[in-house]
Amino acid sequence: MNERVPASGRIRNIAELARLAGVSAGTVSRALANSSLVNKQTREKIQALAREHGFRPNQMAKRLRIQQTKVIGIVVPLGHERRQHLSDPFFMAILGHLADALTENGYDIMLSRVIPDADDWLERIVDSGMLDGVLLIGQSDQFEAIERVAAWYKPMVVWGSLRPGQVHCTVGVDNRTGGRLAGECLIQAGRKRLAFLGDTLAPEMSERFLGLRDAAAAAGLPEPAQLGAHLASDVMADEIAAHIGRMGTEFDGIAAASDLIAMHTVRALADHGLSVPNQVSVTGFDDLPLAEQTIPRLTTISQSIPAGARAMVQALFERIAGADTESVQMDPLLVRRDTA
Amino acid sequence: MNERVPASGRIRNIAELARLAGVSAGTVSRALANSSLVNKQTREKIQALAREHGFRPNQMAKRLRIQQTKVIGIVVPLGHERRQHLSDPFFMAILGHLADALTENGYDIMLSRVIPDADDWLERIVDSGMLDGVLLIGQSDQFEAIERVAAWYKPMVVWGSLRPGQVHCTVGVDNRTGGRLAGECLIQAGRKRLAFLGDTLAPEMSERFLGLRDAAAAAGLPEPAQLGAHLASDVMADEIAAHIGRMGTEFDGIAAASDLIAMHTVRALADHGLSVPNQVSVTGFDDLPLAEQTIPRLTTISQSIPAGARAMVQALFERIAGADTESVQMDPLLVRRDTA
DNA sequence: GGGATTCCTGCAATCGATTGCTGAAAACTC
DNA sequence: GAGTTTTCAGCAATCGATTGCAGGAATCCC
Repeated sequence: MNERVPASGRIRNIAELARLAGVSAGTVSRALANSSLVNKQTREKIQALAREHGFRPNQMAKRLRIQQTKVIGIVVPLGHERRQHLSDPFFMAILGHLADALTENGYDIMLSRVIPDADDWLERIVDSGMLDGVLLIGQSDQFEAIERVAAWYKPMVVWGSLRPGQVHCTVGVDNRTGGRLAGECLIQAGRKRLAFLGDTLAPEMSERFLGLRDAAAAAGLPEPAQLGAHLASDVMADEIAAHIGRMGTEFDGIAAASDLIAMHTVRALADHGLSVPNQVSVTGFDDLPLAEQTIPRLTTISQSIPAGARAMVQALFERIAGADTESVQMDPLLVRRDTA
Repeated sequence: MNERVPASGRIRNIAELARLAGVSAGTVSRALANSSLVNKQTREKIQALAREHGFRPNQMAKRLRIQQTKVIGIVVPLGHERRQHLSDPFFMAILGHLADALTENGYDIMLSRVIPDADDWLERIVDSGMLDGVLLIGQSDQFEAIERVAAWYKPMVVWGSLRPGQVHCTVGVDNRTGGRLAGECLIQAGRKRLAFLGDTLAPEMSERFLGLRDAAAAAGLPEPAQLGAHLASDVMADEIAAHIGRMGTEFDGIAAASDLIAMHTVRALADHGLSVPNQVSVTGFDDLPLAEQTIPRLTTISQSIPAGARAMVQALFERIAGADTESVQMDPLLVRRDTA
């Protein structure tokens, strides 16, 4: 716009820009915030100068002063599952929706994958002063730690199961009902020898198993077996293959703890010459996008991940604003496809 | 430990703890950093006091002072693909490995999903003062913007294609060779009417198509068709189904731009009564974990995501330390499974 | 023209830590 | 016991912004 080049290097802070503009730092700060407290002409001059030099105020300093970070932490506790990592498809699916909702509201996202070795892992995150709020994906086996922190730290919402009397705010599906739906579906398909495939250390998972047991009991069937399978995908495939190899045709109805486990199960069964759903029925849990894309397509319990993510973010915002929110328990839905 | 309860509420900062301990703020800071500059007894007393009150120093203030954030930004530019979101499985797969490598080195991760509406989107991220470095996943159609920033901002590494003479440091696979491998595989399977399925706006993708063309030309086949398909999973399925419906048996060899597209393609073909690989051969690209779990399992081009993630993180650390790093181009590998 | 408003701008405190410098007290040397 | 060295705590500056308050200049009103 004008030809005198100030020749200086990059502008590092508001004070340098102020010197260049011949005003005080305070005025620059206000000008960049487009405050009507500063004269329109000076304001525009300063803004132009900032643009010209590619200057942007330091967010760290701003946030320290403002006492608001506009950052939400998304945390996956991996207490019972040290080898799982962020590539878990359920986590990824919900993360996508959370990210959409948060970025639309001007928040940034800080990601932590935590292996709770120290017992104050959650305190450490929450107390770091870097976060306006925390979203926890899954309770893992850290129920106590979560309760402890929730007692004094409000802006936190957890994806997981609702237990009577708990302090922390959860959003999730009624896992027990979900497990029951899966069981009923298997039973309707004429299956009588049921098994649950997946670890039950996390409350969500154990409730799914309980639901399956409810269904079996209601139908007068023997108690379903519970077969452990880690969620870490690198060992999971082998574990499942081993289970299937060992059990042969001992079970004819398998309720998997997740879609991923179900996918591996179907594949392992196929490798053993067992056809799904002709000889064995399988149900998943989650209804991930990929459940519809496998061949055969998975029959599964839908968690409505987009709705869940929206509910989490909304509850979190209300809590940041100081409100107290109730937990949300959504209804699971049986999606009948090809595997049961 | 002792029964006099100081009764005060939460300790908010180092100064309050200092008053409580009867020392100065500087001493507290040093004590909590376990500096040998403070007497062992005072040090331990202060640490005990901090533990007792659950005090943890504010990271924002620390980072402002230290001028180091220990935060790496992971950014997905979605220039050509407004509806894609973070749940893209390739992104998720690499994110998992990046997160592992970064957290092991004491870095936190800030996630941004950016739709480049303003043309200074990358400047804004890089200049925010919140990040020690940036990892970009995919070049999208933002090659120019990336080059512009790379000219002055060193600590940035990009997943994508290497173009001759480019400034920014990329890590990626040789996409053209990858495309050629896919083509050769289809041709070896006796396919003669080839098509590429996927958008070619991003350089990675267009090079894959060029590789396929190379293979066709070398075999004396006509130029393969290029069929657009968005990467956003919600519209992708429909688009692919429409393509398959329209083209019928016009093509017998399909090189998909990604595993996800390949999965949808196989399913759409099955819906139209076309058997893979008997009537049509299909190849994927990426070799995601799920490529091995589908039925039939995907024949695909492996990108070695874990190795790629490690290379990105290593290059980034070197750049943060001030070194200049070369781009890394890994060799793609054909993984023959069941679809071609 | 005098008094009351309005409009801007600058000063300086503040957010919460870290760290170089200074110097008092303790420990050591001879 | 005087002089030297070591140990350790405090002071105050600093990182880079934001913002309440004060007050000078300009405008308005009668």
